Amino acid sequence: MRFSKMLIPTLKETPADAEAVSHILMLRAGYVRQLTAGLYIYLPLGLRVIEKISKILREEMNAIGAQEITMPVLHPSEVWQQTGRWYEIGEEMFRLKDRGSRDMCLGMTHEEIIAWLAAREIRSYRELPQIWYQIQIKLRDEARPKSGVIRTREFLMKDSYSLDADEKGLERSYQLHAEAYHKIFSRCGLKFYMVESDPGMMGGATAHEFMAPSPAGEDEFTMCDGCGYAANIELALSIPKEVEAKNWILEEVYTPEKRTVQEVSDFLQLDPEYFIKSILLISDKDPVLALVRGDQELHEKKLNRIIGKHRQAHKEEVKEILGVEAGFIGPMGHRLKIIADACLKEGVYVSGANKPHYHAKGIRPGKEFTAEWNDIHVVKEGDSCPKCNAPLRVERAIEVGNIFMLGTKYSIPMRAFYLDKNGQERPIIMGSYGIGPARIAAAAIEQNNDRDGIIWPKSIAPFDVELLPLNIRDSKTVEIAEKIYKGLTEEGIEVLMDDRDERAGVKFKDADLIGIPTQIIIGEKNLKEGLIEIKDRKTKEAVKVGFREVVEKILQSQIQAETGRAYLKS
RNA sequence: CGGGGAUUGGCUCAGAGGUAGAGCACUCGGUUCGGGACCGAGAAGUCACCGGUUCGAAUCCGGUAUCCCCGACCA
Repeated sequence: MRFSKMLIPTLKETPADAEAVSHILMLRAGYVRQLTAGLYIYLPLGLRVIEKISKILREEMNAIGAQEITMPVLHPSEVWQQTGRWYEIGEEMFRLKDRGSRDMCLGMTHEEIIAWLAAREIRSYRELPQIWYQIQIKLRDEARPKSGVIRTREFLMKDSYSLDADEKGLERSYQLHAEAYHKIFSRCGLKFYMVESDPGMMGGATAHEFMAPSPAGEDEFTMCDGCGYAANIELALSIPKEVEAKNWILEEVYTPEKRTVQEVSDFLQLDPEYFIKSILLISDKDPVLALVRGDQELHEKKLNRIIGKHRQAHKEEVKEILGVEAGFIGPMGHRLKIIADACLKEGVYVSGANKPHYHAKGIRPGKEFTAEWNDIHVVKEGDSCPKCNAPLRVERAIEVGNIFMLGTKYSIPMRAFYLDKNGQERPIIMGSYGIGPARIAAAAIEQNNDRDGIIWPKSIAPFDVELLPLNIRDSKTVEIAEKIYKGLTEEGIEVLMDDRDERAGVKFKDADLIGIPTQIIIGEKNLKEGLIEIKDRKTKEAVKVGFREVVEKILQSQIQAETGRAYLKS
């Protein structure tokens, strides 16, 4: 392709409302434009990247026997009502009415539609297993679209769904996907981890996410270098560092106006881990007192699984229920249900004395109070691995893919049944698996850039090579450029030729910004000696070669880049 | 949904009661040509919207909308 004929609107300055590196670079390098919050236009370069990624997705999905189909974006409400999600999902679902005032919605995901299809088309165990997938638009009215293309209201998704006769089959399909996903993300040049995740609203018991480490990510996960334990912070378990038990005797200490752990800790000159933080929560049924150690944060989601929906009590409620003002609550002497983090089982602590301006020192859990013990703290860097006790790391990441074992959550309400060998009717066992191509692109940029711009992994770059004839008024330059362009193109190499009548500096800057991995520079000086420069975008290293050897050199490096794949050029 | 910030030419921004500015980009002419050149000339904005205060509002006061950030939420 010729640069002069392509829409590549690069920007010299950083757009005011972009913050994430991938967002800034996608805008500056002319890959995308924002229509409004969470809605993006993909320009020619952007589309090429998405298509490169889609191609890899198709190859790897097809390789595990998945079949591509395509389903509507517009759905009738009935199928969603049948599984109950029409009522469970709130404002995140775009809802509308058709002209006959029939309730419709825009698809956020397609479990319902797959189950609907399966209910009609799958009759016998002989037709199982199946894996169906599509690469198609999803719509979600996100509360807060952010970070450019990372969280949008409309986005492309590769979603696949497995249909199996039994749990064993589901495990096999799940495993196939996990392996395909590893290949996909590796081929896309991402650094990533597969971590345990919360199945959340998808239902089902087992789920994993594929996390590409990046400061622009919205998720945090923890990772053990010792045994490989890796989990989303939403459910990660850990053993907090041990605290030496003091031999305090129970006493009340005067702590005027000191309410937070930090304040009391400073006042008494004791580290926060010697404190018990008491938090009053109001659940649907009863108030509950949650206890975590002073150096920990209460994990809302973990607690959610134990006591269900809840919220923090207001100040007045604390006083009313516990008889003390917030800041001086302690775990002793209450009638209500107490849930404490497991690490509090041992040790001697300080906590509120249930008396204004007093704290109690020398509290021994099990003696001064009893509680239900559970892991309800948020994992911190440096905590120990629950499996092997090695130190845990915590990293921020972009969730680029996820896999869920669903079971029969959708097949039963949708009546997706089959007949087994004995002629008995059984629900199909489902799994669902997603990948966001735009997030792959964003993560690739987040992980591969420098001050000059994007550095694409070869596999998903919009072009293989950018050809830079520096001075297109020089006929020799143009002649050679055209030859190389033709030669490479005939070999199946995708070339972007910067044939604009621009100064060399402008072309260099744009080439670095756009981030095509290899640059071929044709300048008058080198040309006089019959030489052309081949420059690597990442290392900035350049080699000079005779212009007749250029095509061959490029071909060689392309083949090297395909390592591990049976790439044959006929 | 809670909190914070922003909104002035295509882009990045300045201007703080007296009627609109710069740099870049764009158009034309000239000079230049291996890391976002230079000189000259031009075109381009009902200062987000609605209302109020004022002789007079981009500027002060209400309100609304949109965008961004933090948090809650997140198939």
